[in-house]
Amino acid sequence: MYWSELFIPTLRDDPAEAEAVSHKLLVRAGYIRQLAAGHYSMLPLGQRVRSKVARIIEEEMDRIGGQRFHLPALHPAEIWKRSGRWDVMGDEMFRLVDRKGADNALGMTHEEVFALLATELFSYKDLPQIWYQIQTKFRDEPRPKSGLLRVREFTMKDSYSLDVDETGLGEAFDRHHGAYLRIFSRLGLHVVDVEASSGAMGGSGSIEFMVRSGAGEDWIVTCDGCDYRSNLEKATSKLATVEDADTVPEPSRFGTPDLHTIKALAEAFPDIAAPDRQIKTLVYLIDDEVTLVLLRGDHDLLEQKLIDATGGIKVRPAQPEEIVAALGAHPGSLGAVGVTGLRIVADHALSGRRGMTTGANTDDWHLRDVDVERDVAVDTWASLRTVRAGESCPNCDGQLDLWKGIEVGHIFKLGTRYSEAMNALVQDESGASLPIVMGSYGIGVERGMAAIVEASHDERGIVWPVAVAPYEVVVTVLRPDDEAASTAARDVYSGLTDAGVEVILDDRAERPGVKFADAELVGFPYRVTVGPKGVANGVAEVTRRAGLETVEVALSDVVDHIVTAVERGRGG
RNA sequence: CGGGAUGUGGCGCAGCUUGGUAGCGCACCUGGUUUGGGACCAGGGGGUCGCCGGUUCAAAUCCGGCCAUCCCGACCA
Repeated sequence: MYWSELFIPTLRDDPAEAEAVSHKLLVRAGYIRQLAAGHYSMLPLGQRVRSKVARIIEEEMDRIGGQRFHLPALHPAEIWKRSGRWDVMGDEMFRLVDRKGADNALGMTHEEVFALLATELFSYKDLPQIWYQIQTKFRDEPRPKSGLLRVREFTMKDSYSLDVDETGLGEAFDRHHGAYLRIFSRLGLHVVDVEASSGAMGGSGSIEFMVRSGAGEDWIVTCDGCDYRSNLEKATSKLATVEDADTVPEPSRFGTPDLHTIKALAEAFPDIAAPDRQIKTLVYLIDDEVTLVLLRGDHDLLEQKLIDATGGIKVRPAQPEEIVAALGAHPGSLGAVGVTGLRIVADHALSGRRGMTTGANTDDWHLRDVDVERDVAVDTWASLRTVRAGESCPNCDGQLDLWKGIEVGHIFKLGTRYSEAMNALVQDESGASLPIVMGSYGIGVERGMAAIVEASHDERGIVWPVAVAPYEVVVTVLRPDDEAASTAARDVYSGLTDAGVEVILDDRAERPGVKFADAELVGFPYRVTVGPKGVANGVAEVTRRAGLETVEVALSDVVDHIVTAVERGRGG
């Protein structure tokens, strides 16, 4: 292709609205344009990268036996009602009413539709199956941001494994795990696979694939001593033990006027109310049920852990009035001692603790000498607290590190929730009907693109890996009006084209500086520079985008030189 | 949804305090000179000043409402 004929609208300035590097560069280099918050048009260069990413995903899915489908994006409400997710998904699902007055939704994921198709599987002999598609998803994100990193409309490769039992699911899960590692490696992404929360998907286990980046929105915990790694939402750590007295008397009240925070109480009563000696009592409404959430005074709740521990769908902190109605006191004087009739969820760090201090459920009064197991009717023990950097690894003596990552993929063991809802059953050897055991696996295509840019750029622009670059090579003619240079450049161009290299000829009537700057901004992996002086000497220059080192190559060898380099790069 | 900010040719911005003629840089068009790191000269085209309403002889500018976008917190590929 000739650059002079293409639509590559590069900009000299960063768009004012962009913050994330990938957002700035993809807009500036002419890959994308925003239509609305969270909706981006893919320009020709963007579309080329997008389809290359999708192609790599497709190849690796096919390699593990995946069969590609294409499902509707618009779904009748009925299937979502059957799975129960019509209500669960809340405002995140785009909903619309058609001319008949029927409710519809734009698909945010496709478990329901695939499970429905799986009702045409009848025998265990039909399993296993891996089904997938690469398709547009719609999610009414409360806050789209950072260009392609978080949007409301995006392309997802979503696959679904169908197995007769948990063992089969485990195998399909592992195969996807391997395929995902290969995909991200081919995309040039260094991913870390971490334990993760399953969130609204449900199921028994999930792994996320994270790319380390300051633009990421997830916190990842890794150990410096072993291979422990986890999303913060799932992470645990070993805590230093706190020495408590062997026995403590019955709890007793003491006045604490105007002491409404952990810190204030600790300062006023340092010997009995150090933060790690207090019980923090939070009040939550979990599916409209008032629930007390107990943590050690110096710990912070991680809400997703509470959701995972309770299976709640609608989870929110209680309003002050609701708290007073439930406990008879205001925040700052709350506690769980003697409370009956309310669900109590407590963090493991409180287990076995004695001599604790907590609110007395009377304003301005606290209780001391609390023995958690003796005095509090805990219904559920769970890991609820937020792990902090520097704490000890749960599996070894190492220290935990905390960093931000971009979630580029997520795989879930779903189980039978959707197959049961859709009545997707198969008969086993004995003739008994069993629900198909499902897994679900997702990769965000455009987010993957953005993650590559986040991870691979310099001050001049994008540095694409060969495997996903919109074109592999740009041939830059320094003087298109010089016949010798122009002819030599066209020869290189057609030689590369004939050799199957994706090449673009920068034949624009621009000065060299403009062409170099654009080539580097756009990020072609290789540049062949052809100018009158070089041509007179029978040479061109080859510049690798990563590192920008330049070598002089005889014109007669340029095609071979590039073909070798590009072929090495294509494998990822 | 809570908090903060912004909306002026395609992009980046000034003008608004103190109402009256909409301006600069880049990009674009024409001609010329230039040509190995975002050239120069001359001429030129393009703007409902986010939208609606109000105040006023007169509104980009003042007032009210709405909308949109971005950033920070609660959600996710």
